[in-house]
Amino acid sequence: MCPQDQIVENTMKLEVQIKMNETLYLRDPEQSELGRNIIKHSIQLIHKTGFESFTFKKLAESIGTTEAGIYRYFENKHKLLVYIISWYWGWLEFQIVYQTKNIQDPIAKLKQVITLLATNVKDDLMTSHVDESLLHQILIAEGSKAYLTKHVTEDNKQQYFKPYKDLCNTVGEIILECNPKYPYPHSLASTIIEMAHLQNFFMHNLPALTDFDKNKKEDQIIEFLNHLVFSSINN
Amino acid sequence: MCPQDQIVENTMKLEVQIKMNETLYLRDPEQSELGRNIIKHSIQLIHKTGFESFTFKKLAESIGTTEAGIYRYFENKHKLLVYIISWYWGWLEFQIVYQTKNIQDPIAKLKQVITLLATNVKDDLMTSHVDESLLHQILIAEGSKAYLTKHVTEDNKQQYFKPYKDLCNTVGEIILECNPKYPYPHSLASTIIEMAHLQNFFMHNLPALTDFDKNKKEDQIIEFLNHLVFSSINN
DNA sequence: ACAAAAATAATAGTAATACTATCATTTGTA
DNA sequence: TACAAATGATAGTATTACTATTATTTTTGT
Repeated sequence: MCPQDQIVENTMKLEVQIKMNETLYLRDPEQSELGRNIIKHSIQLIHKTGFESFTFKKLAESIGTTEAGIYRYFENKHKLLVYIISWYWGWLEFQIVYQTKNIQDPIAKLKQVITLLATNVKDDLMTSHVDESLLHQILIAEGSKAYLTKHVTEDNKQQYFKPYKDLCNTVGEIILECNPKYPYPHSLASTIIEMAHLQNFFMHNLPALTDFDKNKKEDQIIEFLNHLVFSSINN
Repeated sequence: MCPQDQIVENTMKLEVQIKMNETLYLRDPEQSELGRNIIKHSIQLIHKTGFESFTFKKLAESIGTTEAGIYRYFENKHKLLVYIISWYWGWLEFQIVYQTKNIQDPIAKLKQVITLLATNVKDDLMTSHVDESLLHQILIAEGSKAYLTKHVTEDNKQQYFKPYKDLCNTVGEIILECNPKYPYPHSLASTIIEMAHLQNFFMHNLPALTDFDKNKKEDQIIEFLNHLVFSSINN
């Protein structure tokens, strides 16, 4: 065992592992250097060029491997997108559970969730090959492309969207803690999650669709979502 | 002048004309039979196959013309998508203005707007080459792909999203009529518009993200949006 | 320490996509 | 009727989205 392996093994122990759906990949990208490079560089490349112009050939070039090499890990670029997006939802669910577990008041808890959903995160050093800040921006611009397809039903049967649904459930349960009689916990949860991203996209790219000033960052989005959510929960 | 031309001319006089951004096309599709066929068949084909697998070659085949023929009207399939989506927003704005102009009470007006946004419309016979019902379903599944691109800023400078922004403004103004002090009229308007579509998509394809039963159609979505909107406006 | 197995690299090839170009023919219009 | 404009037919290119083959390197089990 060479010194480098030692380092890798030591860091591994500290790293957060997000359990991924095994049908999303052909070979587990977490288990090899090349696999982790595929994840790392695909996040950078999708962020830089957008999902439409992202190709396995460009990805292979940026890693220094070949197109065929990528295909051994992922069947196609859509599954790779779903993979990194699922990873994000899993990671975010962990963040939410972790960062709200000591909050007793469900209202304070829900406020914290909204803040976590709408805030552009810092890169989490616990996950060395994933830049969560870039990933958050990918979610804003490309997130809905994971499910807005003609094969959403088959993908759903394969459980590709389980991390998203789990998150939606978690948020829905906190909503019910605030008001057990609120009739639309899941729809309100998916509304918060989607709008945290979409209002951010609009603020930066189509500001006429919002009332926010992009210089003030995400604070106004959080205020808007808080107003929206607590008005309807308490009604 | 042959009898067919006569019919076309007569119907034209009754038809609603939506003014379109001229930089979206190379040749105005409203002005020729081939152009109108491009619009008609692209709506059918995008609805049937989804935007990702939609190609100009397939479109040409379904019309009975050639790929090069389509390219004389539209530079690429993205501009064609933006065209039909803009057309829809323009048409919907017309519907909203028309169907609320006799309503005095702003609350009743806003309720009517929400219903129009969330209800799957019937094919409007005033626009012979456009099936609004299919178009509504395209908006649900593909609408956000019009702006979720790396070139959204340039597209916005070309005013491609003006019909959407105009609609958002119209809805925002009705919101302010209900409560002139409501601080987020545009964000709430874009939230209603987007969620009217997204909750519909979720209800049919990812029901765990909603609290709705697809057998009950759009009624529950309308109730949810009404509850959401009027809770926050009256708070 | 070594053989077997697994992973990767290098290369080639195919069908489809997203265009562009050319030229002949048809159709609308002054 | 002549001219321009629109359409049809055909061809061609670069890129994309894969699949296949074989050689080489790395990992691993004993």
